[in-house]
Amino acid sequence: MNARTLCLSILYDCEATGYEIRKQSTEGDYSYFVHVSYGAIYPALAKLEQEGLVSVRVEAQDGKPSKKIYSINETGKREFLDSLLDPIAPDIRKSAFMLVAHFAREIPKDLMIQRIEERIAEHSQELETIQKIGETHDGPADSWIIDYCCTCIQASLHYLRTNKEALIGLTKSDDEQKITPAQPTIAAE
Amino acid sequence: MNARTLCLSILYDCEATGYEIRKQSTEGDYSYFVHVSYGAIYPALAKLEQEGLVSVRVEAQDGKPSKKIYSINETGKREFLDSLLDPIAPDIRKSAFMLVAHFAREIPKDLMIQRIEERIAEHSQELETIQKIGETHDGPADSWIIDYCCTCIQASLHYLRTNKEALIGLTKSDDEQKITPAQPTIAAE
DNA sequence: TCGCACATGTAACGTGTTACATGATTAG
DNA sequence: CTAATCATGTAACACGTTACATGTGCGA
Repeated sequence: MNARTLCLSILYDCEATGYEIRKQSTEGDYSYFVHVSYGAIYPALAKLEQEGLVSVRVEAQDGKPSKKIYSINETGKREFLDSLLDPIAPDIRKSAFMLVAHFAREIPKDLMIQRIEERIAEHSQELETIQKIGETHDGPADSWIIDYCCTCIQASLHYLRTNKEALIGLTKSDDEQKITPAQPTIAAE
Repeated sequence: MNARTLCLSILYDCEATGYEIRKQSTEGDYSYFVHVSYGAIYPALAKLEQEGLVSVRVEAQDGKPSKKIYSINETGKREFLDSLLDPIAPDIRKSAFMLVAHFAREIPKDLMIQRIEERIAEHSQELETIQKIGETHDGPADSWIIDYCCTCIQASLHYLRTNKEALIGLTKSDDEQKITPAQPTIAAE
């Protein structure tokens, strides 16, 4: 999904500013399937306006800078809906963690532990965020998506917790700290 | 992970040509965490040679075009290993399916069914591919990764199979085909 | 004979990130 | 006083994809 589609999809449901769209994509409802920055959103919005798919209304605020509130029009809705019917690309994943895991034999044990705990912490954090979103607003489709995401993250989390020792066991042990059973507690959960 | 790192990581374990590296990244061992095309790999390889991290040997073949076989040297190994110790970015996911699911209310029922079955088929395919890789070659780290990936994909697959009806129930029913219990079989599994 | 697998490479193009510029208010 | 939040926008840069150019041998 590109910046253009992101804008259209958020505007489909309600008016928004560029600032708000970015927030949704990075911290809000959309954050589990897209991350887009200002540098992509503002130009996309400007182009959508040029093309006549959305309209703008400027709202002055005292103290804060004035907002440009974008609304989608019928043409915009139609184009967006049409694009929803297009064939979709398979999910894209990019994981630096997997590369580190692949080279476990070359990673110092302590660093491997750190990377795993970081990943566990990230996942836990993500779970919390998503569940919080699920509590606030609840279209049935969003509930479905949230549930789906949670299921996947939980499976990942469970695997990591159950099998982390195996991966740690594959690391380079420069010292002879090898079979120490004590488990360090780096990231709280 | 970028093209440069991909090249270095594959060359770390064995010599390879650009053609082979691309294949590994798209169909082979690395395909579950990166996808890179020729247009990125050939320039990356050329640059690595310029910088003196890898060396090339040209091998003529009759019939087929001649190969440029790249090997990593000590400098290359050191740089790669160093980069493995750098902090890693969290995983990136991009999912067009999630957007479609989010807008279930605007998607015709039949199309939604198709999209879900496509996704199930994709996942099943991916599982097979990964498991085949697991059978051929088996470093312990690769086994761990493969097992991890399978666990995650299976969780996703299980959720889809169990909850697809709920999502289909949220679609736009232009016809009054609403509670028809017959499930079409589009994608074989 | 058609097209695929092998094999390398480049150029145009798309798309996005980072960092900067600007500026007031508010919470710590 | 400092940092963050609100708010918009641009330019430089990074990075990658797609499509093309080129050419042979083999299997259907």
